[in-house]
Amino acid sequence: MKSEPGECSIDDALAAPERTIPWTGVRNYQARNFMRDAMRPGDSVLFYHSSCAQPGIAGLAEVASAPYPDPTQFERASDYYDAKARRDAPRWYLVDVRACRKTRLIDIAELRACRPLARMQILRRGNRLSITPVAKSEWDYITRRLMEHAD
DNA sequence: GCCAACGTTGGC
DNA sequence: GCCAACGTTGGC
Repeated sequence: MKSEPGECSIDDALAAPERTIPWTGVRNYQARNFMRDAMRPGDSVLFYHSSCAQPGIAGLAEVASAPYPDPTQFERASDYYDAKARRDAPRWYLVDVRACRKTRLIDIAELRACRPLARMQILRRGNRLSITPVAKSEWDYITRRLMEHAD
């Protein structure tokens, strides 16, 4: 899951109550569908810093709630307000995410240099989706790498 | 349903 | 700031 550290970094997430933050603001249907239809409490998450000086994996987290309507879609003052969303027909759903720990930063260049991650969705040319599935083999490789090259 | 125009993302 | 890539919008 991508987050702009200027908005919410892994440190911000760790400092939040219960180390948990609602993943507000997703306004892309594919990304929404992952949260609404595919993610379940307890699922593991790679916390990725994007649109910043050093993009890359910055921490580990987990899904901490079932999906529910993103409250910001109804807030007129919010950047994420959606005039077409209705209380009885929400358009946007989110999950809560609990930060587990900060890791050393595995930057995008390092990720790209890892053969076993060659097919990782986040590394695909032109990828813009803020939420993408991670294969078990990719998760295992990354967490093993974090143990072997300690932070 | 097509598709051009436009807006956004995000690495560099 | 640039620009490729992609999603969305809206006229037809």
